[in-house]
Amino acid sequence: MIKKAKLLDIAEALGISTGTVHRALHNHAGVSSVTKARVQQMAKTLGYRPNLAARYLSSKRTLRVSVNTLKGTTSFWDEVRAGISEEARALVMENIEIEYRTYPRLGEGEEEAFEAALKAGVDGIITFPSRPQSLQAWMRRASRGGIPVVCVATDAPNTGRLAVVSIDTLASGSLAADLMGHFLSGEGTVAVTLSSVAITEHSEKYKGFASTLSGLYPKMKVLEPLEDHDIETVCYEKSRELFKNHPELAGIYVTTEASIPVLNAARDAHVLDKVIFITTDLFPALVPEIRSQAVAATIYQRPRTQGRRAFRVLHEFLVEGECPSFQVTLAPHLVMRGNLDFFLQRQTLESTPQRAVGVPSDSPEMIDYFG
Amino acid sequence: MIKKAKLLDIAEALGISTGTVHRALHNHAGVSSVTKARVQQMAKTLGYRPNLAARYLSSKRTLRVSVNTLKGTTSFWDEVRAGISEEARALVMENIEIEYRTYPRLGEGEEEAFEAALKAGVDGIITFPSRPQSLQAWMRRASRGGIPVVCVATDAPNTGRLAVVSIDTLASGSLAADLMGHFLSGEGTVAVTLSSVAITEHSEKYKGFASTLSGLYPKMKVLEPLEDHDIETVCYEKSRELFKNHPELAGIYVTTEASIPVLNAARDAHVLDKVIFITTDLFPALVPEIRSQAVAATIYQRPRTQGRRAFRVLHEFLVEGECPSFQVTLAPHLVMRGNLDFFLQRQTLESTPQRAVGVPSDSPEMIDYFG
DNA sequence: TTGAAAGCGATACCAG
DNA sequence: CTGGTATCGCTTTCAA
Repeated sequence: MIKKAKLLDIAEALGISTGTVHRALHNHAGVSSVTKARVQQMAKTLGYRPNLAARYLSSKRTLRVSVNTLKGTTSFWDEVRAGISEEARALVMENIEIEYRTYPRLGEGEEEAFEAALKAGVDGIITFPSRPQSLQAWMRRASRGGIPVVCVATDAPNTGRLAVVSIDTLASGSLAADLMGHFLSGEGTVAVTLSSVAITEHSEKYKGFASTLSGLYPKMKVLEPLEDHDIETVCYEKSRELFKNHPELAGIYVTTEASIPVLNAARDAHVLDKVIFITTDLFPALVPEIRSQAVAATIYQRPRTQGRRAFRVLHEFLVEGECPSFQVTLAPHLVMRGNLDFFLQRQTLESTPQRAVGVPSDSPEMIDYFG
Repeated sequence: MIKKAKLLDIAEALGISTGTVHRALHNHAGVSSVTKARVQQMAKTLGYRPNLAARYLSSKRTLRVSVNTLKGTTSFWDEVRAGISEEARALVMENIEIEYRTYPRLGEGEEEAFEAALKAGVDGIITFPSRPQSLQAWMRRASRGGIPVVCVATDAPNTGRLAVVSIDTLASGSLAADLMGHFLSGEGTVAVTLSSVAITEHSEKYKGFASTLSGLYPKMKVLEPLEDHDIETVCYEKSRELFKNHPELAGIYVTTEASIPVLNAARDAHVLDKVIFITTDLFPALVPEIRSQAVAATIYQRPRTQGRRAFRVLHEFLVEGECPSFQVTLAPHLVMRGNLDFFLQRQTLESTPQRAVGVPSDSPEMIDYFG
């Protein structure tokens, strides 16, 4: 291994001082464009990589990141935030401040939150772009200003965002389809519910589901997706209608968190035990439905891990100036009655993280179920 | 936030020098037991936490860790090692050297490898204890000597090991059982194969499977586990016997990587399409079996993630003197025909990790499927 | 626009 | 046994 170049090396090579080199490399004001160019060139040829420890040690600056997410309607966003602060806490370098900005519902107040973060002069933003379109202008502005933005759960295309952390939606849909096919022995009509086909995340799940089903189980039939537009009553009513119009329905895949209204509709229509349910996410109200076999399986989207990874990517960029990956796509977990308890147990334990000092005894205690 | 105490603070509080404080805190020779006690007491009351950046900057020591695993019989251990070096590379602090020691088969040469690592004076060990019993003496010796040991994939109880990283075996078995129950509509006789009931990992999978099956699907019946003792021919022969003696067999859960011999036996016995297969792990030979529906589902044990987490735990302990968790238990991933391609695609991509500098364009490229 | 120098907190060595 | 001090590589301020 070649000894790595430091600021002094490039300063001496150029016959200048380390102060100038530093300013040149950081595009600070007060450096002639010629020396700046010479420095940057020399840094490249010497393969200069900053020593993060030294930087941290001498720097008094503290990084500020804004986390813009949905107010905890369900536990999903609470888990995402928990993952973020968990990862931040675990960080060796503790010069990081996290500001949480939340908005009450999809598309409501997220522009304001983003603007506020920008105005506050944060160094980076983690956001859930519930309405990518409306956020686009703000995100472009951030990226033009050199503020990295990481999207969680959903992507916001053409926004110059640094990275996106999400579940593989196509795979989620495909897994749901394959399971459904198996559960129904390859026959029957199935439905899919989603918020809106306009949302990439949802339409991809539908696409994955439909294409896998038609590919692997040609005898099965998928209905047109049911759009609930994130409104519970709409979801319930449309579901009732679905069950009335399609008495032959054998299965349904709910791609969003909105599975309870569908389940209630099925119950009220007395078709609950005739229809195989595959749902999404895991939250308290869903637990009894899984226990009672009303829901055969749910696709868990690992919100805590999404939060952890989002923070890691952003932090790595802020500290090293490198982006480990533009897209972190996680495989979803499958939760059924059989392994449900293991996930719940984990969720409980997770609220009281345990750390130990020194070489511990033989008593395992922490289960990283959601990892 | 209270300003954190540093060496100088505790030195001044005691009217001594930082050098003495340093030696006292590190149990270095040449400190009177009284001052050592005073220092340690004061450190505690001041809540002293060492500044890792400063330590790294001033220390010329490089950490050496030995990774003792099975030579790549299948891709499993290659993936584990890949995860380890991946995580090591990503580390900000780069004063780490990894030495890989491998052994050809289970229980063969692992004591020697462990002894060699100890003799070489490494600072920590990550190991797969294929024969926990035989390794026990060595591991205790390591822990007595203050050398932290992290187990991957399998635990080695009562060895003073620092931590264990593994898949939740009970949950794996339970998930397999619930799937099996669904696939078979709650009826039929099923079998389980494993290496040996003496191996905790395997017997737990069996236990999870059996208890979940009897709990959720009382009409189903589980046969006594079939032990193959890690010998392919034994596995094949016993499987043939099984199929002959139990023509009513409807499903089989293979808890180990040894699914190919079982599949071949089923094929040769002409029962392949009458038996639902749920297997473990994912490797090239299994791919066509999943594609052809011979295998309904496989439980993927995320070797890469296991490697990553094992390294993280060990590193954190070496650097911070803290163990983040004694037990990292991961939820397995379920792979079926529907989502198989997504996992394979990931495996390909993973061999050529991509990093980018600066704010990248809108072209997602990396899929962290195995995360 | 540039240079010089004072830290940051821990380690390691040399004197006493 | 203990104190003093140079050192690690970078940031930041003060002079020039």
